[in-house]
Amino acid sequence: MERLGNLMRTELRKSGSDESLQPVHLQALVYLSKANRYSNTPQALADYLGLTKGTVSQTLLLLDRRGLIERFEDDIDRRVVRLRLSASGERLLYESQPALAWQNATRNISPNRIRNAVSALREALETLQEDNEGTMFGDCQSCSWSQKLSQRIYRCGRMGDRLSGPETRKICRIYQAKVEESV
Amino acid sequence: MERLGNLMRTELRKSGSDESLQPVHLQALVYLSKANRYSNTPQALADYLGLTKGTVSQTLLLLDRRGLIERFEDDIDRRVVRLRLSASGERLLYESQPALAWQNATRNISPNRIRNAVSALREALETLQEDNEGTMFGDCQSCSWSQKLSQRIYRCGRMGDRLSGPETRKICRIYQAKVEESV
DNA sequence: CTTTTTCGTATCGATCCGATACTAATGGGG
DNA sequence: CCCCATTAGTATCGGATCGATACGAAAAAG
Repeated sequence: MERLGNLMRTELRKSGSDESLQPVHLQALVYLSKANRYSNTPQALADYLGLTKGTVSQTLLLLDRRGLIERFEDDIDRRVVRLRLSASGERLLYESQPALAWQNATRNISPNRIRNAVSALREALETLQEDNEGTMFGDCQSCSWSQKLSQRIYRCGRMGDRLSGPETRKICRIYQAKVEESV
Repeated sequence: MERLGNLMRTELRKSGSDESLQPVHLQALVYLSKANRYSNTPQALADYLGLTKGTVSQTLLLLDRRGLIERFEDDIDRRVVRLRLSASGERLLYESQPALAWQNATRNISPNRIRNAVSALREALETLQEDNEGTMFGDCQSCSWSQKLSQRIYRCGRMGDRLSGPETRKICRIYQAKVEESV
């Protein structure tokens, strides 16, 4: 596992160096490309990366100067800043394709084994997040707040919003694992 | 997977901050604690971490000043420097126990599922290392150079040395995956 | 005995990162 | 309504990582 972590970071460093970006910048872009409406803020990104908000603020400043992200105020709470990838940010991510290396790496493994491994890792991730008593991250699929309204429409019981199908597959910071009782 | 990588790094950062060490320092210590006789050099560590040798050289300088590692010349090739953990380095590693978090995270998963997941990940890791055309790392167990001489004694066909049982489970930089033909 | 290659170190500049202090907005008491 | 606490984000400073480059020394090649 440690070796995998190193390789992932090496990979990030390499693909980032083409654009003279640091690993953390690419990580931020990847996160923003997958964060849902509750999770596209500087604070959420800081929790996700395990960095302080001050540090992340500078990272975002740089990404903004580069034109890779856009920032705009929230309508309701005017303290929070909403983030999203700009067109060029999406293009950059698409061209560097961090996920591609993984697809290649697993090309010789049967889909069934991959599914099993992924589910085991997901469990480990859940336990690890609990132990770290930090913010939990996950998607609606295994979140106890998620409610299915119809074939395609879901609802977050915590926030009260209706969510489209694609949005239920994004990363959320108010994720709460099923199974366990919700506090 | 990306989330796991982040959490690992966050974990490293946290346990390192107690001793005011950076994540990369702990990674270096962990590596050195598991590197075999062919792999305990600055260059090997640089390949492992995906950093340049100059960068690693400074990291080692710091660890040396802290008394966490020991450096000494190689007897045969007097250019290379051999590295090993000092007593206090081992103690530090033992106390921070980076592996402990993983053991806890997998406590609720059946050993069988873990075995399957590990083997799938190992395959992915192998393919990933091949794609990256960098140095391969692995242990004798699945290395094509390894020869079993007796119940407990192994031999590296590449270097011609006899290796003890424990040493065959360490990380080696001249690893060559089985299955595929050796070039 | 040259020339080249390889292992490691030294120095410099860019930049990440945490700590601290700060502003602004929200929310909760009384 | 006012004061205080909390939260989101920014600004600034110093320490330290990291890559690039240059360098020295030993080994290998020719």
